[in-house]
Amino acid sequence: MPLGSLRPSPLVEQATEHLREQILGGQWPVGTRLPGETALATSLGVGRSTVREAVRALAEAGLVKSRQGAGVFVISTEPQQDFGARLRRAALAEVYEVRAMLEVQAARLAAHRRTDEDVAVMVAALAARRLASGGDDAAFVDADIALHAAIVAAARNPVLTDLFAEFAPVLREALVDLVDLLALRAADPATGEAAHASLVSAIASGEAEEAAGILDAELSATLTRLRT
Amino acid sequence: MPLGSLRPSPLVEQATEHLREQILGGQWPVGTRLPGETALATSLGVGRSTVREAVRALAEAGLVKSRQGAGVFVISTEPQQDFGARLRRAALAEVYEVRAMLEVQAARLAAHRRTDEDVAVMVAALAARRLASGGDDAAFVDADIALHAAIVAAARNPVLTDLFAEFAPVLREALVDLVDLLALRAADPATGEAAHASLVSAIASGEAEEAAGILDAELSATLTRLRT
DNA sequence: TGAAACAAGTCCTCAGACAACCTGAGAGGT
DNA sequence: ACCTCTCAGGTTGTCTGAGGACTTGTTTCA
Repeated sequence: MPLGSLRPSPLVEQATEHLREQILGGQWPVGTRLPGETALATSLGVGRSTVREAVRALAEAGLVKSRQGAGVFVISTEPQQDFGARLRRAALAEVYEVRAMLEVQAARLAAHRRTDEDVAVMVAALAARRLASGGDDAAFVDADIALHAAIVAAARNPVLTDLFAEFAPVLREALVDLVDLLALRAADPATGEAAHASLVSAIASGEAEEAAGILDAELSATLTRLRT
Repeated sequence: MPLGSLRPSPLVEQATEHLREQILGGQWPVGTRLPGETALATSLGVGRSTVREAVRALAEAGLVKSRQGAGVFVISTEPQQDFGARLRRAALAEVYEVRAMLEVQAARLAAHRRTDEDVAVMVAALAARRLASGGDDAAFVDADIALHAAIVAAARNPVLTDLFAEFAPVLREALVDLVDLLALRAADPATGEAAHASLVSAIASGEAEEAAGILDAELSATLTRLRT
């Protein structure tokens, strides 16, 4: 698993998260008036417009409400936005990292729990992926994600399956744009297929660590490419 | 199309709703690049910072995503369904299993990425947990979850932190009822504390595998109790 | 043909200015 | 003593101009 700090993010997002933590953490109870924009700006070391955008994001999230002339007030200390929405605006590398940790463990479980039907679905998805490798990017990405979804489903945990379903659309959209850049196909089409094939067969034959290892290597490689 | 010359509501909100209607109405399909800030500003008859705040609100809502240098893109044209609600309906053992796989990996990452501040927070949470072990069940569960949340936060991946936050309330509610049944305290109060303490110290000193192992053992034990 | 350099367009951030508005304190009248 | 009015200070709302950082497509050159 490649490491390294994960975030040279825009200042507005840093400011937003900083303020969000203060509110969610309970440092500023409901009804509290936040420090003024200028005060926050100097305190955070950013400009006033940056603070304004951060406050605007928190207002949209339903955490604060600003009243002209009066100030900005905390109106809720609990997150209420959908997780999927937050996923969509997160950095791809962060999403991918979590996806990888989920899926590697899922493969390990799948090796123990997969039914014959699961195996059949995976094999079919594998064939579809091979077929789609000649098609356009979108079709290939769809087929790839379908295979991975089948693997996750074989872990036989509905929560896990649901969770992966939250990730899928975000991954799909991002990967369609990146499939060439990441050399998921062009570089060495055979390895990708070979890796996926041996992954499926490892799961089918119950070799948990083998499956986890293959998938970890595959996903980690893409993740490092994603970070460059 | 200049916005109202009168000002019934702040201009930013008017602009936000105007753009939101365009997106939800389907005029701008997923993938569309919005006009530039200056173009939108003149088209809406407002200033650039007003447009920026409106876009920031839509980004927080998960409808658009801005990429520096490239533009602002539509990433969703529909409001999302709630993953948290599905979590609440799922079986506890399934939720707990996914939680375990996430957190074990999180501990591994945390050992590499934790800052000094993270360590301080974890140590404080550890002390709070020890203190709460004498209190009532709810307080103890809260303290325990707070410690685990601190560990996840130390992995420095916002997606992961958000995801754990989705799990936290579900876990809390269930564990409060089960804390005695599961013998999380009564059976052997010392081991739980010792395990958590050594977990934190392993993360603090960067021993990733050690940390992952401790946490895996701890969570797996509870999970097996949960299944009986 | 392929890679490197360039240029235009875009978002990101800051600083300053002014307007619109709210709040609390004080003056003045009842 | 109480109420009302006025006003000063502080706050958010908005606009503008400037420069930096990044992406993308084109052009140039080997």
